[in-house]
Amino acid sequence: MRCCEPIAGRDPAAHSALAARLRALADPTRLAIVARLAAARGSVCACEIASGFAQAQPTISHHLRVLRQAGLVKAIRRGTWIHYEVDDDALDGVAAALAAVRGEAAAEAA
Amino acid sequence: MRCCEPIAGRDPAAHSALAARLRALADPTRLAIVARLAAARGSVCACEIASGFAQAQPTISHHLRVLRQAGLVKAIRRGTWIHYEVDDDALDGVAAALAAVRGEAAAEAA
DNA sequence: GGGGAATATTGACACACGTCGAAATAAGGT
DNA sequence: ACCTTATTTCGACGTGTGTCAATATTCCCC
Repeated sequence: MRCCEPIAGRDPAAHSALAARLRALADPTRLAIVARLAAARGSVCACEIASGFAQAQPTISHHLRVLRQAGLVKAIRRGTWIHYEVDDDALDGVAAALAAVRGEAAAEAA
Repeated sequence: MRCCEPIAGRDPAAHSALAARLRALADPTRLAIVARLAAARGSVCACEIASGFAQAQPTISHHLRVLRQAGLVKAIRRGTWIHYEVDDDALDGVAAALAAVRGEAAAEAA
């Protein structure tokens, strides 16, 4: 007696790539950083980001690097200060990929 | 000399809640499980999920529990078998919350 | 080019996470 | 009642992650 029909495999590489970007966002501090950068509508210097959180400056710097390596934020050197801003396309890409996972059935049905 | 204007704090609780759900999704295996469940357009028994992955069956059970505790999937007991299905509303909620983080600036500007 | 400020890197620590094998629980069939 | 099957829970191990203090790097200004 079978419980249900087998399901064909999907795209494992896409899942790993999306998981990597989700992992970068799956931290309250990093999420707050992204929200602040998005709310700023432009670049924000690292000093301002660091001073807005309880964590130590190296910790914020670490989070910024994680976000940068995930391609979610961009760093712009402006003299002594380094300004950060969100990569809108990357953030939209995450949301779109998430919607794609949820809607893979519809894509297959077509 | 100031590098930029200070930014008012946002909602830290919302960030923690969203981060928790993102953490549940930020794993290739769990993402693939969600994709399979979404593609199935209905409930899939745990045996079918487990047999579709390289990981051991208890490992898949663990991932299913993480997804269940995050409210992303629902379990339905059907005799000997336990069927799982995605909680579409929860998944949409994650995407919406992500869009909200990205669009917090717009909400503030209004 | 030397001093000072902003930011990044390093090293270390505790803790969480993914993974597995083994054992326990739950449900059905004979 | 027993045995079989499906699923979860438990215990353990290695690895990854968030955090900090200390140090290094980079840049401006004098």
